[in-house]
Amino acid sequence: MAGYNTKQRSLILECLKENKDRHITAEDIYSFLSAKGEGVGMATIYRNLDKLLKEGCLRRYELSQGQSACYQYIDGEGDCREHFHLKCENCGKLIHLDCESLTKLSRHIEQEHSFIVNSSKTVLYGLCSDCADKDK
Amino acid sequence: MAGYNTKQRSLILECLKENKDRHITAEDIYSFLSAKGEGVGMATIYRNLDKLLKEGCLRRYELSQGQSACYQYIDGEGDCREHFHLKCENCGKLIHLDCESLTKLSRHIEQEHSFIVNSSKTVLYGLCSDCADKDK
DNA sequence: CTAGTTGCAAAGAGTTTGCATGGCG
DNA sequence: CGCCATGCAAACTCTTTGCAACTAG
Repeated sequence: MAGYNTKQRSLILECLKENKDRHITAEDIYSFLSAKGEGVGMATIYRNLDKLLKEGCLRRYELSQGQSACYQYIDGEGDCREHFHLKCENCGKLIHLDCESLTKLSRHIEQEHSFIVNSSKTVLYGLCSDCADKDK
Repeated sequence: MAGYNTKQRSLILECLKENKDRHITAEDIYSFLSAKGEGVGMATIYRNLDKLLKEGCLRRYELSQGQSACYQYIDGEGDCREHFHLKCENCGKLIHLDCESLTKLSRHIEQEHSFIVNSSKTVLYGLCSDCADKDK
């Protein structure tokens, strides 16, 4: 449970913090660090992401299968803790939805259906307004 | 666009129909047919599932990454069309949730956030009551 | 010093694809 | 007969693991 403070860990964490408003993949981190001239192995990135996940510093979004999982740094105050995400099936856009109706829904499901919704893993799929407009 | 009526396609479709109340994976279909003594190749199963998906006869649930996708036959009347699914992250149980609060939520998101939720692709993740009880 | 970390390459799981063979219509 | 479908194996993608070398504390 120790946990050393290695250069690689710092680099990865830094990269995550710089992108805390976005969702980035392990690959993104790899490219980002490579571009900086800091070669960090993929395995190391995955291992650190796992560790950070367990420490609760990150949230992980598993989007469609066959696609890389996305990670996002969790800011102290739990920025995105409570909200859900909408993902457009057409353009792939990811929308953060902070709305009390979702909080209400969670509470409802928990109370009436005895199921505790994990909002950080849940993604609502559908069509965003841009794509809906284009379609018609 | 033709589409021949092969033995394999029938077998796969039959298997899906027999399990229309469950969510089954490509692997499940493979085992199921093998058990029947009908050897159908994995590739064929995937190809047929893709085709059926495009034809709109199936719904596909992409659960966690690293895990097989689940498929479910869509009954004419759209049995599961309107409802959402809850998936327990612990035991993997899939719960069908037919509740008007979800329909309301969809409407809310569509009207207030201009996003059309696709309830057939969306899965709410969390902890089912059984697992929540065991944890504590 | 020594347990935790790294990096590489190899292993894995699930799914897709290339290609020759086989079967529907 | 022609085109679509099948099967096998190989390819692919993302992620995990084994192992020897390395490093933080």
